[in-house]
Amino acid sequence: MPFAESPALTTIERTIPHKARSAAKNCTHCAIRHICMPMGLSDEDFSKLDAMNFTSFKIHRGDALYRAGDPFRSIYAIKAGSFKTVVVLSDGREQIIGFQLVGDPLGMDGLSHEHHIYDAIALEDSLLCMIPLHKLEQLCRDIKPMQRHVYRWMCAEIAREAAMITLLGSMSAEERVSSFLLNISQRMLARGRSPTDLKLHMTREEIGHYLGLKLETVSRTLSRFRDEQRIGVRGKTIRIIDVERLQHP
Amino acid sequence: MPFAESPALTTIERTIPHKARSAAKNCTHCAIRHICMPMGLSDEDFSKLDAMNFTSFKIHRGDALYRAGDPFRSIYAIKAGSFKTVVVLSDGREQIIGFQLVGDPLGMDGLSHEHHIYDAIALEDSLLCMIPLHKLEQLCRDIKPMQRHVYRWMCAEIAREAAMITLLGSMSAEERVSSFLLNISQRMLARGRSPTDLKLHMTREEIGHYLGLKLETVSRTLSRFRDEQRIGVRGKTIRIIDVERLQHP
DNA sequence: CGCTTTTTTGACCGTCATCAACACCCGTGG
DNA sequence: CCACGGGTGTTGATGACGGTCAAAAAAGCG
Repeated sequence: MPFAESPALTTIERTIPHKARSAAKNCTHCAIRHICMPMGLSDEDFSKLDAMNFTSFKIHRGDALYRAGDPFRSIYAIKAGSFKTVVVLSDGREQIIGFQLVGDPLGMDGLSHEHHIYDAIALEDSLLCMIPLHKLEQLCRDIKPMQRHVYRWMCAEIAREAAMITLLGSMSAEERVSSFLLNISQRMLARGRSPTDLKLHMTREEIGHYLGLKLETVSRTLSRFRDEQRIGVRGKTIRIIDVERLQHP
Repeated sequence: MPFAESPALTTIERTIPHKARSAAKNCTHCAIRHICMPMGLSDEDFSKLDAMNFTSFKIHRGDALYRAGDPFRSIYAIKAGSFKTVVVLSDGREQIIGFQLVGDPLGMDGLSHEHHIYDAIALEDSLLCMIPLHKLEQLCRDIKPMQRHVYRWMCAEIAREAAMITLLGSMSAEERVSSFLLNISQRMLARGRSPTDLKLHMTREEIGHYLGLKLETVSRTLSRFRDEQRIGVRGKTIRIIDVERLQHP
């Protein structure tokens, strides 16, 4: 009963029916261990990880894993699927802060604040591994590289957001869209998937909310890239044809 | 000799003449201790801090404290003055990621990477307190709240950058400039300075590079605010007259 | 004081937003 | 199975906001 000691429930705790939760296969054999855990762990370290017996669970397309203001209690690793993290302004405008893919950590906004600062919404039916705060802290004490790994996660997030600020502050619509495609492509490559045949699980509007553009501008830019033979477009499926001319206008 | 053990020098190590360095007054009596250190430290904790004997030094307007790519070796607290952190793109465009004021920490980009990811440039003659990595790690071990305080710094940076993404991705020029002024105002208030009479040490061009606008747009927007009696403008000195109508267009 | 840098202001232009119409895709239910 | 409907995507026409180019005024700085 992982939630027995805590009174308030996060969004996901209210949402996920108990039977959807299940003990994870151990970390040793997890497909995403090389992404979510530090490099070069010893067998002993892995047995400590396995002993943690992390819970995993499904979540449906469109559902919120947590929302801004929810109490922070856990971080998550995406075992399958993808997410968006979003800030919704008081007047309804929404800004997407990031898209998270398989293997990415989720929920670190709110580490050391008591509350999350974004909404995290599933872009497709997804599978999550839950790492409650107290287990994470235990790991940081027991496994030396783990502490540093958490720093790395946070630092990487700072660097990623800085890159996003640079994109939003100084790039044209065309540069934004090509950066976006190349970024997804690279991340797919890092996951052993095709870097040229992309299935985008977000709508044009969501891409726009991410890139600081309107959906029509996103659509038009993609069409222009298609006309120029830089990419192929069929709905949410995009094929990258000419990486060179995507990188250098 | 704080740098004796390390071969490569950072920008500041090459730049600052040795005589400009001096042992700091102890932390117990430091004017910015309530900003840069955790709340509620015991007398014992403070004596540990004092024993660290941090070095402090001056830096001149326009000089780089460090540049992107420099090896990370230390974080800094601003004892007097102000800084900008900047990303310079390959084609020369520059994006300012943040402005740091008195009491703000500096240099955490690069914590856990080996290298800094921004340039940090002094906006005016400034005074810094240097906290080398090994002393910081020592403090995190010895003083319990310190570890959590470092997390807080990093988390705060993630949240600040997310707010910046929201500003750049979804706000008009007018909203960006008023957000900027109100932000500086609040931070001055938190430092016990006047929240209405602001001395901006950055140029209009730098404000533009921060807000994703051209300098002419910044200037025009300030002039419009002046014409509408929301602020007073005399060069880099700005007086906030009508906070209400800056917050709500 | 004189020179450079910064700031302001004007006129004009381009990119992207807005509004609108239509095509498309996909799941749903008849 | 196909028809239907709503969400999604494409494309066009038009315009506003902010960028660009230019020149003069103001403020720093040696």
